[in-house]
Amino acid sequence: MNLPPLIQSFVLHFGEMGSHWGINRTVGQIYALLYVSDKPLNADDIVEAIGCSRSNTSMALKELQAWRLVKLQHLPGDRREYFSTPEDVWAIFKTLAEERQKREVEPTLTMLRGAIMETPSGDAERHAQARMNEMYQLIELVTKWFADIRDMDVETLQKLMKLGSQVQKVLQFTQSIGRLTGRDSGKEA
Amino acid sequence: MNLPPLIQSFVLHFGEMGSHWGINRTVGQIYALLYVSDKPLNADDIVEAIGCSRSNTSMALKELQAWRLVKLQHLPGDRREYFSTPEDVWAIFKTLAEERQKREVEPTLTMLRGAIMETPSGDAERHAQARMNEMYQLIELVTKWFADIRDMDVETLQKLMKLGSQVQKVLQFTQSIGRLTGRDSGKEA
DNA sequence: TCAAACTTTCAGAAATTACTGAAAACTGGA
DNA sequence: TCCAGTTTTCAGTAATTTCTGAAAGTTTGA
Repeated sequence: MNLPPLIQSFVLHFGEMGSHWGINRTVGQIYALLYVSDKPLNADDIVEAIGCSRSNTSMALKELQAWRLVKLQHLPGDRREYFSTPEDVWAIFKTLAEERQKREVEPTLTMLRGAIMETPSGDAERHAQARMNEMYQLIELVTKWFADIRDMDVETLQKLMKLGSQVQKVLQFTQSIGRLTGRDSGKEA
Repeated sequence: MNLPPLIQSFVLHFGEMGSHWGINRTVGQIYALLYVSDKPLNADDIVEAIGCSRSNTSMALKELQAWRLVKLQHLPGDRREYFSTPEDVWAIFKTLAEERQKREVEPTLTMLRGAIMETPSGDAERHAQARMNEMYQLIELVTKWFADIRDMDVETLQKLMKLGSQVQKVLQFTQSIGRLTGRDSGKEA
């Protein structure tokens, strides 16, 4: 690896983090490198910077593309492929959330639905189904909500987050207004 | 493995999911088993149900305890240790969020702070620092917000989530009220 | 203090995952 | 069409992680 220490520690950290996240080290490192780079990089730039093999780089880039985390572009008069990350950190965050939703949450919900549908034979299975249903409800609520806020514009989202738990007060306030004017402030009860 | 199909598919699914999450298969399986079980289980019950070795079970339970995801208890007149998961799925969710925060987010923030403090030598490093700073700001905002909502009571949290993106309207509404009465509705601009 | 009932540790085996180099497969001009 | 430049595939190897059995450790009650 041949990088300024500042960038190297960032790249190495993301490599390590990858392991804790089921992402292989090289993929993490390459993503980190592209994230901080001030220009798009080609595969050989990456090999040079990270110190891994050309084929490993190719695999890792394919993985990152499958996650929609890197953009592929061509530079005029250069046949090589150049890679970069989106500028907007919020967009990156949203992409990550969407992909994890698709790859991990959806299959889990499908499995849970299947299990909840089965006819239980005995108390143990009845209890298990009830537990699975609790989990199902929680995941569905949280992911619907995530999808909702994911589609907000960044401005509103930041405003909401900065408001933090004070949003409670706003809600209570609005609900009393709702009661006064006879309108319901939420989708459901 | 010796379990009703209903429960077995749940247990196996969590084993697989574990891999995508940097958690080993046995740990995932044992957690799933305890989650759906209608009574606390001891290590031998788990060995019997999952079909792994006694020592592996011991390791996995230690890991789950470190994550505060299982409770250890003793049954009267029985020297063995019995394990169970908390009843409340929201509590589980919160624990998970807290532990990931502590293990993954905190170290990342520390690394970023360190890198941002360094004196850059050249444009590339200056750019890298700017990018790291963007990431730092995002992570800090999101995690502060998470900490905030984590501490809400479940009732309020569910209300908020069901409201979804409609919270925007509430915010806009409240902000115009704020303007009219000359008060600011948020912590910051 | 001993023994029985459990739990934990740990070194090595097994399984899985990551990585490499060489070869194959593209791709866009000449 | 061919060729030079480039990317991808893949079989084998290396590294890492997981799992096991045996042994050591712990705890409780007699």
